[in-house]
Formats: sequence, structure tokens, C-alpha cells
Amino acid sequence: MNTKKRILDAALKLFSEKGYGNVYVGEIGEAVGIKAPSLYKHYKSKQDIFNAILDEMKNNYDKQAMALNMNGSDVNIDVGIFSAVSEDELVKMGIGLFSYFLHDEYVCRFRKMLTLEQFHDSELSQLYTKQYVDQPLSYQSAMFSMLCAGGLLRQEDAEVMALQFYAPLYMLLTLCDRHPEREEEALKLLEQHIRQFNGAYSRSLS
Amino acid sequence: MNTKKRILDAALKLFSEKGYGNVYVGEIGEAVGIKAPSLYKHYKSKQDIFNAILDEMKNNYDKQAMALNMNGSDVNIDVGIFSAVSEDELVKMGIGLFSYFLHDEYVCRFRKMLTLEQFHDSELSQLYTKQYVDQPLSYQSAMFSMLCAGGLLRQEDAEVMALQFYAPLYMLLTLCDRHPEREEEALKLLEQHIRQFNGAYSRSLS
DNA sequence: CTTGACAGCTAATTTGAATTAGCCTATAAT
DNA sequence: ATTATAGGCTAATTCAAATTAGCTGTCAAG
Repeated sequence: MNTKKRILDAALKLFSEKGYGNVYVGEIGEAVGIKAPSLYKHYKSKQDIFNAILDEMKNNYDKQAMALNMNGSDVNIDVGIFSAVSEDELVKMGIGLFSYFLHDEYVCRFRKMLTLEQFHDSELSQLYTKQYVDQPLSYQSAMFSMLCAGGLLRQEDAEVMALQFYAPLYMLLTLCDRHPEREEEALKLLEQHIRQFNGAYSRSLS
Repeated sequence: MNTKKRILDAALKLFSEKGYGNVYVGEIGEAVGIKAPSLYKHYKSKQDIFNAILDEMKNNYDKQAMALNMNGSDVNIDVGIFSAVSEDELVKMGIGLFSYFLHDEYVCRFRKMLTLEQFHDSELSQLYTKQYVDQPLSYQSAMFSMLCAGGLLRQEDAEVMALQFYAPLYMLLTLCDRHPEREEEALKLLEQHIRQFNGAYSRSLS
């Protein structure tokens, strides 16, 4: 009875691995355990399946945004002038964000699919940019802004700090999308990055 | 007489915009000014055209690497203990690299094509990673290593510095691939990034 | 001048993938 | 019990795109 949903999952998996154009409806059916024509009892075309994935995604958007923003540590709430944000907490947050992005099946597949379709039309490029660039940057910018205001970090442009904090994470993430076997290496680099970042900006060092 | 070459150019352009699977040989022919069947006088299949692009690319590799590495400023040679690498030089180098990657027609198209085909097989993912991750990081790592040794920058892990310097550039580049209209904004951020990076690591500030 | 090979064309041909038609079964509501 | 609907299947159908066949004109080498 959840065939409709299972089709979406199977299709997302395939689209994220091979790209929309290289996936045949037969494969989707096979992955679900039905024949190709039966798909049409649930969706009126291949394109329709793709659209449904996008729609579903837009629904999950809030959930995603939440997860993205406050992953694990609730930095944004308790970050008054008092509570110290230790280096370890920053590391935990960075690694947590990275691991979530890399291992959450849905998030990961969706990102890969969007990567492959990003130049297809304006809607998709906008979506990609919002999800993986603007939104994270804007959230972290706000966070660093607070940390600076709270006197925990040196007074520097928060947007730039966000870029410097997030871009390495992003790059390592896309690296691991291509080469999962390099995750360990990436994690090590990421942690080093965050500690060095913290060292460079932390008040106590200046 | 250079039809063979013109086919490659047209195909690369199309592949980089729509992805291999969504380009029809008819379009390639049209772009060149001949009919589809005539393409087969030059290449034995569509796949063969794609392979030829890859081959050509591998040839140009040295050229690319050079351009990538010493773009404009010849930092790597004159960076003895004496010659100061001013912040402005670093900015010039970063912006130069960025602009080259973004505006050189061949480089740009090739990157976009690889972006769209990166999960297709291992060869392509390796190529992407080498070109846009490992190679730049390794070069810049060497550079920062020298700058640290020369006492121009604080003694920190050069690999991490390279990551921190290059990843924002990379992320802004992929952003502009999707949204050319945001180049100005990206350039501004990039320059801020580099100055702030320099501020954070420069010896004189510590 | 004539021959052969190069590079183009039009008109098939092949192939393969999406979609439609039409049939069958189970099950749930009337 | 009957019937309608949901969801599956096999067997067409359609359609588009890659590739092949086979013809033609040009031009350089002999």
C-alpha cells in the first residue's frame, strides 16, 4: 500500500546515482519489485515521479532546515554572553553537521541528485544553492555574529567567518560523495580545520 | 578541415550544459553545421566523442596544471625568505585563480561537464577530484608551507591552511557556475575572505 | 583526365525506452 | 453476493534517437 512512497525512494536512489536521464523506468520498477507499466498506476510519467520527489523534498524542507541549523548542539539558543562555546563544542557541531549530511540517506541522495541536475533548469539550481550554500551560510553567519558580539571571538566579518567555517566542510562533503572511502581522512582534516579556525579567531589568542 | 576539433568543442559545450545523456547527436551536428550522420565520418559513436574530449583534456593537463599553479603571480619561485608576499599579492592570486577557473571557456565547460558526470564511473570521479580538490590543495599546501617556513605566516598546519584558503574559492566558484549573475557578490566575498585569512595568519598580527 | 579518399547528404534501419491497452485478481464497500 | 476499485501483468504501440547504407561532389595525386 505504500508502493507510491516506495517508488519515490527507489527512484531517488537511482536518480542520485546515475542522473535522471540515465535511469529507465524499468529499473525503477525492478527496484520496487513491480513491472514498469505498473508504475503508471501511481504516477502518470517518469517526469511526474521526479516532480513528486521534488515536492516531497519541499515538504521536508522545514525538517531539514531544523536539522541543519541546530544539529545536536543547541548553540543558537544558549549562546548568551555567558555560556562559553568551547572549541570542542564547535568541533562537535561541525563534525555532526558533516556526518549528518554525509550519512542521512535521504539528505545524501537528494544532494547527489541535485548535484547531477543542477544545471537543468533554474528551479533546480536555486534549490541547490539555497540548500547547500545560502541557507547554511546565513545560519552560521548569524551564529558567528552572536559569538563575536558575545565577545567570544574576535570582531571580524561574520559572513566571511561563516564562509571560512563552512566552505571546507562543504568541499570535504562533496569529496566524500565521490569517494566514500576517504571519509576518515576528511574527518581528520575537518577537525583540524575547525580547531585551527577556532585558534585563529578565538579571543584568548589575540 | 578542423571539423573534428569543432565537433569536440560543440559537444563539450552541450555536454557541460545538459549532461551527456540529454544531448542528441543531431544537436552536436547542428552546432557544428553538419547533419548528424556526417559526425560518423569523424567519430565512430557518441561515446567516442565523449572519450575524445576526455583524451584531449588529459593532454591539456600539463597546461592546466601550470595555469592553475602559477596563475599570474609567480609566487612559488620568488618566495624565498626575503620577498614579502603581501596581502594584496595573495588577493591578486586568489582572484586570478578564481577568474581563470570561472571565465576560461574550456576550463569552465570541462568542469561543468565533469560535475554532471562525476558519479558515472570511477575514472570520472577520480579526474574531478584530482583536478579540483587534490591538485589545488597539494599545490597551495606547498606554498603555505614555504610561507610559514619563511616566517611570513604563523606556523600552522599548511594542509589545513590550504583547505581554508581554497575551499571558499571552490565553493564560490561552483556557486557562480550555477548563478553567473552572482559573480560580483562572490568576488567581493572572496576578497574579504582572503584579507581576513591573511589577517588571521599573518605574523605581524600575532 | 581520372581515380580514390574525404566529407558531406538523404533515406533507411535498428534499437531501446516510455507509454498505452486491455486483461486479471483481490478486496473492501454496498 | 455483487460490484467497483486498486494495483498488478503481458502484450502492443509509439517515438525518438543512434547508427548504417549508399549516393554525390570536390580535390589532390598520379
